[in-house]
Amino acid sequence: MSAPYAEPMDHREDRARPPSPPTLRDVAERAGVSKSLASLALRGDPGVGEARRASVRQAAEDLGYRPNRVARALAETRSGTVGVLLNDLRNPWFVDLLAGLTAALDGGGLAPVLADSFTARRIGRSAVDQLLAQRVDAIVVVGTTEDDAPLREAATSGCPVLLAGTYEPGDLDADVVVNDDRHGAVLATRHLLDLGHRRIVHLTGPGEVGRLRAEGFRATAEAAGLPAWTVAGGMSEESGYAAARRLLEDKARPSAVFAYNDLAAIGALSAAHDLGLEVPRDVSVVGYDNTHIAAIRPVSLTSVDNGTFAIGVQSGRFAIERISGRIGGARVHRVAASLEVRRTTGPALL
Amino acid sequence: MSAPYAEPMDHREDRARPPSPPTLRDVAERAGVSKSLASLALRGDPGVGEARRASVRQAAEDLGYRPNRVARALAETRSGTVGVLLNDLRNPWFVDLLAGLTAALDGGGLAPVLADSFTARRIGRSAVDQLLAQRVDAIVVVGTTEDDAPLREAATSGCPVLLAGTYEPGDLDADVVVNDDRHGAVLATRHLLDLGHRRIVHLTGPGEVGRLRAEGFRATAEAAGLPAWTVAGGMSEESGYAAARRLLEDKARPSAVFAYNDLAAIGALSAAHDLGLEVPRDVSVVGYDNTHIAAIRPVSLTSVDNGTFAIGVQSGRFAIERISGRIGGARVHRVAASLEVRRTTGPALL
DNA sequence: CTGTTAGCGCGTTCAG
DNA sequence: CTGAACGCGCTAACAG
Repeated sequence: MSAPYAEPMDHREDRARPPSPPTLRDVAERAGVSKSLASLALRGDPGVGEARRASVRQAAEDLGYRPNRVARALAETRSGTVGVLLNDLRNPWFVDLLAGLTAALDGGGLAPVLADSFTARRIGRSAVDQLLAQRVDAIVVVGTTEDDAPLREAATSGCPVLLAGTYEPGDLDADVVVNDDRHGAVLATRHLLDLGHRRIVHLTGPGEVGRLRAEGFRATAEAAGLPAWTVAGGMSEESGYAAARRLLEDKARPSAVFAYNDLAAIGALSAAHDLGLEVPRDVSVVGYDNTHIAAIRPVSLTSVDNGTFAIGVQSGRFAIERISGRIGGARVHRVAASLEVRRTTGPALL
Repeated sequence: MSAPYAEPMDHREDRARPPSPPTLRDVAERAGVSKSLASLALRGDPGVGEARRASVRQAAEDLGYRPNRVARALAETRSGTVGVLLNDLRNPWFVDLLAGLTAALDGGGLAPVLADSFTARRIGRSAVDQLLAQRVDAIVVVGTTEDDAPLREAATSGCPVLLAGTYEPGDLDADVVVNDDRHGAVLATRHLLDLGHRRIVHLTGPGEVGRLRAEGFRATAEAAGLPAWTVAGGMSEESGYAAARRLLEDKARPSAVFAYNDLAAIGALSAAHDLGLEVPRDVSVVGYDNTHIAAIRPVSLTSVDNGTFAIGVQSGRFAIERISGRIGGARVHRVAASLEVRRTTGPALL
């Protein structure tokens, strides 16, 4: 057994292929200090001499040391992660919001962990359970979710819960960050009224958010002497398509459709197209969320901008506060809504 | 030094609000058994009596016990997670692939952990580093990435790397799962030729995948006696827009554009629209990936279907094999490509 | 400033 | 079948 070379190094590296990653102890030994000092030095503790620090840093560098986050999480009993509960990654609104959320979390040394309940549902255990098992330090619920019970459980078990773009579940003192849904709907409805539309239908969506948007629509329509015509339209492209199709097939079809969100609005566009109706000549369509899909030129959907990025950022800030301090709970932060007019809305033909 | 021993009861539960989640020991105590038995019982070890098992299960239920995954990961020196490296969540292809991947991973008791290098880049540390620090058991690279060096490091440090929809980096014995890019491009090009197009341009994209698609295009075009007209078009909507805009502004503009992917194709659609060109009358456009955005009716993009879901599934399977067994490495699995014809392609006017 | 000692919560021996 | 003991890699509380 002639060793290829008599390497006088520690026996971690002379092993065959699977070299277990270097640990803090390896670094400490190589630098000739104790583990705790190595830890302090690497984490920038002010009470460590420059010389020591440099040699520890060097040793870490040489060994290609990476602090093991799972060990750290166990020791700190906090993982430095926050769970983000989405319910469908295909909804671009979630993705847009995530950008703002991640940016804010990063400022607090936190990293997002994604979980879409759509995926988790197949698996049996709820997405919330998965997150809790991972010991996330907080959970941000993005948009409407069905995962009610587990969430309630999480909140009472001490895990801070933040609501972004939704009010549900309402009975767990969570901070909520939303846009002014009622006013957003007012803007959309006024826009259609200004274009001369008199037969406007609103495709309603779920939750308090859906209720507020419907309320804004109803108030504005009725103030203009119109009936508050609403039909359930869901929050997906498919459901929006189905609802719009039924409406547009009818003799007495609406001249304008204001949908709960962009996805449903796109479904409505599809329905119009399939029925040979031209947008906006035969029917105008307005969405909500102003996602990047709405901005795609072949779509060019007029949509209410709800400050998606800002909502993400504020949710992240709230999360940081709840995790570090003990501030917060049941706050409501409302972001302004505005209307982005594109090419799916036009004057009513009468 | 008055010892805090004075507490007569288990000082876990009599504390105020923030009750630390129950541990395995709590469960064991409540069920009147040892920790090890509790562990075995909960994990379904066959050598545990039914009565015992039931009482342990019951105790766990009562306490709302959730096994702490970070503790488990630390003890097992494997986390049960695989890192998924995306580079832009806004690209719907990634999201579609993720569905297949998650499904497959779930079969092996693994869960995906998402990391988009787009987000990570701002943060400084590369996304790969983040994943490695989390001790993911494998990394699946989805699509082209710039994170070359860290990936190479990861691979040589013993973390299995899988490539889904890309060949890069090529020198780390990773399994790769792709579609037949060359043939996909042939299908797209033939389709345009069959429609009578003679001035076809291909917007090329990055990497070996981009090269293969370009090669398929070139071969097919030249076989038809056409020049192999190619222009760099990138992989984003913006870059596709810019490239297409320059081309379409020109007097001698192409009658058909075959883009590297759907996003770039959508950019091309936008450019055409902005220039007052009608699709497909004035110019035909073909994408690649057949994402759900392509299927949106107002878009209705003709696109090459590359079996996104299947690629995800196969990547997941490979990952499981690499993690559990020691099989694998440098395998190539190729999925068939097909063409989905929609409404952005039509006959050439001549 | 440093080093030593305990755990964090769980899996896994290994004796009883 | 049981229960005690150890270790995963790290942080935190103490002593020196």
